[in-house]
Amino acid sequence: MSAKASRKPLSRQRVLAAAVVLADTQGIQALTMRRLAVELHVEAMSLYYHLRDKEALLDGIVETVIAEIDAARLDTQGYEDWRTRLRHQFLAARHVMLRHPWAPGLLGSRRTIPAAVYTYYDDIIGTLIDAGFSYHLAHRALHAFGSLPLGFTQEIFSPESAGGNMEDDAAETDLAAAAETLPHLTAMVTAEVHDSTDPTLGWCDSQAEFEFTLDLLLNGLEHLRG
Amino acid sequence: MSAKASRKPLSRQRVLAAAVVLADTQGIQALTMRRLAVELHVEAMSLYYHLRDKEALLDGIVETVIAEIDAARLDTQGYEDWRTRLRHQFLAARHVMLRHPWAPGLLGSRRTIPAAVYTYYDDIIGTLIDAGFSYHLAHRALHAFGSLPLGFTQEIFSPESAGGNMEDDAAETDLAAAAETLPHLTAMVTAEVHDSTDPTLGWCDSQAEFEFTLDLLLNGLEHLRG
DNA sequence: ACCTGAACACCGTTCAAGT
DNA sequence: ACCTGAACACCGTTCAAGT
Repeated sequence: MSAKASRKPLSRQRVLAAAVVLADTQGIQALTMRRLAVELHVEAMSLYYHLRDKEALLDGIVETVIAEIDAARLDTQGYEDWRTRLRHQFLAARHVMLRHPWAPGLLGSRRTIPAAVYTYYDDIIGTLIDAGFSYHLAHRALHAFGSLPLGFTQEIFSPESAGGNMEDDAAETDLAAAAETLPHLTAMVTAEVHDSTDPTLGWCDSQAEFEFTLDLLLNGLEHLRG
Repeated sequence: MSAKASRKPLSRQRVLAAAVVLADTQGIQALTMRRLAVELHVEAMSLYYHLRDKEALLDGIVETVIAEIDAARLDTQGYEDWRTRLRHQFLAARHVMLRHPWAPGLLGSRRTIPAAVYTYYDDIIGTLIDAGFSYHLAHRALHAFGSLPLGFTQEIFSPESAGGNMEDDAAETDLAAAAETLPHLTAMVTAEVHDSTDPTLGWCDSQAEFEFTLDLLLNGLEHLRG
């Protein structure tokens, strides 16, 4: 019954779970490879057997949180009205994010977006389309929601991070593959690119989205103003 | 005319300006004390004469950007309608932030907020109050604006960063001093704290703000839906 | 298959010392 | 007053080596 014998073998899942706990309790700046190794009673270099590098670790814990949100989303099926449905989804996401305050900021600074984020947004678009939204208004709505679905913004101010990775070689094959798993999202992108005046700049006109959101809020507030 | 003779003496301003340029061109992760020193043709340790530590450097460049936004704000005086006024202010801020894409994320992760941010928000509140808003609705409006005024959110998901620093010893004297320079902000806080059911938790009920913003957007979109 | 030790390049920072 | 050199603790990471 030595201390050595009590160690379970490491695994990607166990490392990621420990990383999330460490970030939750000590803050994201405390999440270093070496401190994480100490937490797992292992040498720092052992982590590299399960994760390629620290970027992979950060990608992993972001995916973990998104998976939590996705699990919570399943409980919100079965609301018929689009507003109450999205309301419950966003509040569920917020609830998860409150347990991982570092997650929105980390998600916003990541350059690769986990696949689960896309399915999450695909589901939102589906809800809007079913409620009679045009693809264009659904697109605008996504931008207007801003940080509400996942707690981070950033795309409003940095156009290149939103839809700018279309210049990759594999972009078209990605789109073809995405059409099956993300039907609403691909349909929306296709519809919007078709209408776009300058599709080479990506399909998001950030300035226009910004102003749409702005006016939506300003007009809504003007209406509430006594 | 040696290389040594061509060096102007360092100063806090010159260091901060170089830091902003470095962050703009190479990204915020490239902004290290040592690389910044190289850029200024100086040893890394020289920077510590002008700035206490790296935190002070980051605070400094955030303040620099906010000052840029504040300068742009002066051009938007003289719009009478509250909506066009705020519209121009937020668009001017966005314009500045687009030149410093790292700024919103950095601002959101800082724990000390530059004074200029408070005056910026005080001005917004003043605009709303002059337009007939109650302090309560103005407060809600600020939360609803979210990332639009400065490009970052974060307070929506992390309640403690918004108005939680009231437990400091100097909080009351701060408030007294703030009453002169930030009349609208202090009046709003006073009014809201008075109405608050549990003022010990801070004066922001994040859950309520979140739901207000959510419903404002959902109702606005419902109205636009054909 | 899974883990480790030694080593390297890079950080922020202190402190005594130079001009 | 302003800058530097040497040194320290800490970081991510490689690579050859252990079991």
